[in-house]
Amino acid sequence: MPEKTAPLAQIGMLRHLTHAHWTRIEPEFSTLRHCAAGETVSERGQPLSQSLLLLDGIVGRRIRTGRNHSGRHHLVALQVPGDFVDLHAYPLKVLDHDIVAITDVRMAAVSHTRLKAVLGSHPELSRQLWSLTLVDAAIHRHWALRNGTMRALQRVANLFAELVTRLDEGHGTTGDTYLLNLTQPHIGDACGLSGVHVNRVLRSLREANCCTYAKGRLVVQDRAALNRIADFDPYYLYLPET
Amino acid sequence: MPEKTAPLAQIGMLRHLTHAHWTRIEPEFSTLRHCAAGETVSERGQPLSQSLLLLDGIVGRRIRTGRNHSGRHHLVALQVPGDFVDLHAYPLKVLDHDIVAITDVRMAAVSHTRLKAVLGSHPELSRQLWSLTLVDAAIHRHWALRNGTMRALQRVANLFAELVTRLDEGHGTTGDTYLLNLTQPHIGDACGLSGVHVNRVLRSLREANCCTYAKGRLVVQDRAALNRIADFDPYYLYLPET
DNA sequence: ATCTGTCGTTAATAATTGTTAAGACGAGGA
DNA sequence: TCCTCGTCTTAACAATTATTAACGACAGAT
Repeated sequence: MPEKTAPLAQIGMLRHLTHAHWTRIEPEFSTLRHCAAGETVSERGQPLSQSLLLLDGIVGRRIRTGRNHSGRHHLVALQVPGDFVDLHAYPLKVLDHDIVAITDVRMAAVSHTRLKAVLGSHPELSRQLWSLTLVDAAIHRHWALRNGTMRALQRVANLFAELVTRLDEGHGTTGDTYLLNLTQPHIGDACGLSGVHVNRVLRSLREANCCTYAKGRLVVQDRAALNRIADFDPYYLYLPET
Repeated sequence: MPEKTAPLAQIGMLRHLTHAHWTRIEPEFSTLRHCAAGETVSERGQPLSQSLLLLDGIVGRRIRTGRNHSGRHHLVALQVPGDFVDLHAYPLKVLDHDIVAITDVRMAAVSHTRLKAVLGSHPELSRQLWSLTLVDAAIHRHWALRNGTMRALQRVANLFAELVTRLDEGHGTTGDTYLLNLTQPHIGDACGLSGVHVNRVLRSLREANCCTYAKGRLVVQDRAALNRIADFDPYYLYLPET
């Protein structure tokens, strides 16, 4: 028998769900899962029987390229608290990418069996969960856009702008310090840059008094400047109107 | 009363639907829509009350960047016959990007009202449609990967490899000539390259006897070479097992 | 305590790609 | 017919970014 978790808060993108629907699905999350930074949460091709909701920390979607996937890593998405990390495994049964913990993370799990039982009689809840994955898709499109159209400085600034916006949305506050725990090579993997060039870009952002990234921690000194350098428009995030 | 269309074939990604579910939803497509190459099918922010299924031709998802969106265009996705172009508008109500016809296209429409009625009593069909949008999301992730990790030659080759695979999947055959109707700047918009550099890349592919792109038409001379140059692994397309 | 590996930093160099400009070509209109 | 427009093509040049290398700092392992 799985242990019962404490009630979960309706944070971040979960606010796309109406409160009534949230209270309907929240009790179905019956187990907690912890992963330490660097651990693999799930692997490409592995059949999944449950989906995970991220409560705390950051996870990344990673794809390995090259012959027999032995080459470089690349980060194609980052998830923040309130995101489902695995929800697409419910309809698709299997994922085409790895999921790795960037920071230490805490997640809540719901089995696909129970999900199916609930969704079968709640089409509107189905539609709301579907929406969550569609917002992820919109974010993926933006990552393609970022890597396709922006120069290095703007790319990194834009990634930071997106992440702080999404992290703020999770907490419901606006902060100025964020623990991302990404190494400079990680940022390069996400933005399509070499680690060396990420280092140059971070120095530029620091010298522009825009933001400082050190030891996995992002400190935003001038958010307006960050958004300007990033040409950041959060429309694609489909943030719930407050 | 909308005109009734002729029965639609279950092509391309629609084969993710079981035949039983397809026959359930197929009659709901009650109107046809045609667009000429270059026309805008729907615009960012415009509320949509129906979704479109692509029957013939190619459409692109386009995002404008820069202050007040007056800058460059970028293509973040291309859809081929058998794809829904608009299905995410059903849960999301509104799109964050424009949809433009690349070639002349023919589409079938289903109203969200009827979709809601059908899906409300068919949770398994809901899940299958959800899957279709999740495959699109996987393709988006691959586009981010392509623009982030690959050099120009590989990027264009990879885009071509993806498109011919998806177009073949639509027709159920393997061909060697494909009408894409993309200009060289279009390809640049999709791959994050300048039009001039696309021209250089196309010459390389031609001189390698790999494939020839001219007048909007792609002729694949050596598919193995194309897939090799592209480092192409179609796993992410979640092709239905045949 | 020492070794080992990863990360961060910087510089020098090389490769890739963007920009600008100009001419060729073809389609379609006056 | 001639003109115009958009696309394709190429060249020359400039800007961006990757690569390699070297070194210091640090953490974990033995």
